[in-house]
Amino acid sequence: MDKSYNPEENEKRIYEKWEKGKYFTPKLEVGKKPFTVVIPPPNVTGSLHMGHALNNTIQDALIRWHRMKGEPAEYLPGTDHAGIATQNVVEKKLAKEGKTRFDLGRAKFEKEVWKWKDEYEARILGQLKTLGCSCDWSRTRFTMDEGYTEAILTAFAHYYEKGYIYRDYRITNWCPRCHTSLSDLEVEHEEHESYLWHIKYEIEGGGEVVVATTRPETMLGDTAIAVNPKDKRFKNLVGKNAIIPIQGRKIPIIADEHVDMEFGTGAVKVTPAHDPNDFEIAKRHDLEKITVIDFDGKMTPESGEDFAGLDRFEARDVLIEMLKEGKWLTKIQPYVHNVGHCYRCHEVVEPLLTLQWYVKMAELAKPAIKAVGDGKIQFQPKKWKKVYLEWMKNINDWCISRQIWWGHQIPVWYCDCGETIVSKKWALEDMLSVSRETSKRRCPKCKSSKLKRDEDVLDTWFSSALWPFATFGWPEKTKDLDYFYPTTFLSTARDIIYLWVARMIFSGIEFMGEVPFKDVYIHPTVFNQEGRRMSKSLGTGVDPLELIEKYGTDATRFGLLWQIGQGQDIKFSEDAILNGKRFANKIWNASRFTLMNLEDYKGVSRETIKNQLTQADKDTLDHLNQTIENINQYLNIYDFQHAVEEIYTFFWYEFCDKCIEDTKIRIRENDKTKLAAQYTLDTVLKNSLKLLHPFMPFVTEAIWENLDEKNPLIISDWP
RNA sequence: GGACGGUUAGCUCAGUUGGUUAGAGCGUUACGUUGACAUCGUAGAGGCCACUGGUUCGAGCCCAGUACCGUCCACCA
Repeated sequence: MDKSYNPEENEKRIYEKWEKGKYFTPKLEVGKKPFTVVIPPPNVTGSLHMGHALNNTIQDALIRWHRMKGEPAEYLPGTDHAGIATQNVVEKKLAKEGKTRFDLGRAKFEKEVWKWKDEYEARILGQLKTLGCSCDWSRTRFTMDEGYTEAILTAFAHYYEKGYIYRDYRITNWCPRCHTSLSDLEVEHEEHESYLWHIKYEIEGGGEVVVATTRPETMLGDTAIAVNPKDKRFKNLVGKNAIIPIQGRKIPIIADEHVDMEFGTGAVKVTPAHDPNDFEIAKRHDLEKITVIDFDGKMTPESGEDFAGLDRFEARDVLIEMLKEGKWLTKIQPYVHNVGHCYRCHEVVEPLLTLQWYVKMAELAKPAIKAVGDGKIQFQPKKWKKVYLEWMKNINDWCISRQIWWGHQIPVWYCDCGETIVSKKWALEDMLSVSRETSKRRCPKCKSSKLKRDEDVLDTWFSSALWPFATFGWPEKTKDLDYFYPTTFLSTARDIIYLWVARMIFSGIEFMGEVPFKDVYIHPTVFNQEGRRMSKSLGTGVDPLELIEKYGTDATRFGLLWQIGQGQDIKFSEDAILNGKRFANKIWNASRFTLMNLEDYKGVSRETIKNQLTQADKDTLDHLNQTIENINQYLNIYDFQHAVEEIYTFFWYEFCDKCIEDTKIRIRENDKTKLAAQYTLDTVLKNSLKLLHPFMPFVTEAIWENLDEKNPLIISDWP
């Protein structure tokens, strides 16, 4: 053994050895309860970040622990097609070549994305290996592989037949850059310093009314002015017509409960096509809806010739200048408010009137609330239970259609006669590009062959929601599904509790009749030293792969686990990783010393040794047993920090500083308790390596190879 | 506008059901070590535990409030 541990020499080799031995794929042992973890599938857009590194370290440590305890431990890997995100990166790539997706057309563009996917999927999965994750690669899944797609089509058809899926024309979040709708969860609100512009509308027959708005450009699509019916200030105005400045269009002044008398001027402009509240008001008062902003975020011809074609924010500036000139602006008040941004490209989201597919949530939410409320699913740390329940109880319908090309195209066909056909069969045919005898398809109602498929694709999260069972073969009734579902443990970041976790819960209950997992562990968020979120796009992240290169995988894993608290967010500190490297070296050298000093003890009877054991030996062995017990307890409650600290403290201070120092002298001086000293060293070392293995798999396995053991450490028995 | 966290050594964090001198790592100081390891060892310095008030024989820990930081949720223009 070398004088110091070298990760580079060992990690890759050892990982290949494990893979070759097929230790990652558990046997389906009837009667034995499996420990099942499905990996939160990373996007195929880029590479693993610090949160992934932490999350996968946690999962892998648990998997290794359970595997060593003799349980069939399934750690299922996979990747997520991440519709909008992946489409964006491929579009960016095309843009560099001066092309848009429209230049390629849908089929070619999809091909382009598949190429990207193949490259990045391989890269991501390779990174998981670098992290030491002992995933069952034989079951690797992708959210758009064939079987998985069938699961999605089945789910869609199921919801549709049950009446849970419907299509509706209403205000939805629209990203003008990604050119698609977004669900409420995909909009990130951010504080903006802006203004509240007070605009004066003249009233037909004399008088005026002032409204306050943060988005003056929508004024061009106003179809009413609303006041509260109880508001005495405006009582005589209701029923009269106001005149939109510049445009000169007449709009009615109406009374509606929704208007807050305290806010602004007490009078509000109503733009039904561009604001969800105004849309509701319009419904109640049967108002016209005028769209003045289009899908590109540009002003439509309806906005008038001064504005048509302008970007919405340019239009705002132009309009304000004109209002100023015409003395229609009575006040400009600085105002801080929240503005929605696209979670994928950060563009300001525009509420637009569009036709979209929705999932009705009321019924689906009920059992999902109960499952968590009753404790069938446990959140860890517990505080997230409340967060989950609050959201689930106030859930809105879920917009699942997206106007992009990368994803599962909605399995719906429309006939000119007005009939809507949902067909899993046709969708599968189209996907597999078999026959594609679309001409044979007939509308079941009018027999017409003129059918047009819905262009939209499904929200990526619609597919992710099926992950815990679709990965095991659902809708087929497979042995895997039967054996591994429901899964045991889910570990993920808190920002996808709603987007992903909640949706897996109601989907699992709906399709499997059983919750998808028992424990949900929400891992700490990793921040940088300034307390800002680690993000590659913000340039505030540290690349875990660079750390691995610098310090080794074991050091990185150790350092991450060592600095996380119980659900407490962490400010990432590289010192911890450095300490991990030192620790790996310490383990290596303590092992080296031990291995060099075991010779005489081999083959000596237990009885002889027992009689020689000194008090120090007994104390060390007691301490070892205590350490084993403590680690088990900590891992049972997912307290990784303390589990790691326990073995760290025992190994360094108890074993190295005390036990080795003590036995060293006895061995060197050929003391009469020498054999016991060697026995103690050997016993403590072997057990320590086992205890360390879930956290630092490579260095421990590398040392184990020098031991006289039949099985590799990865499948040795837990002490 | 709601909800939830945090505030302990220069830095990153522990601190179990309230109980004698509040812990760790990094950093720092002194000393030591040519046979496991300088990626080391021994010893030390360094804390009005955010602030205010309360409960208690006793509070870092429990209660109330204040301040600052952070996260999430929310259709007041």
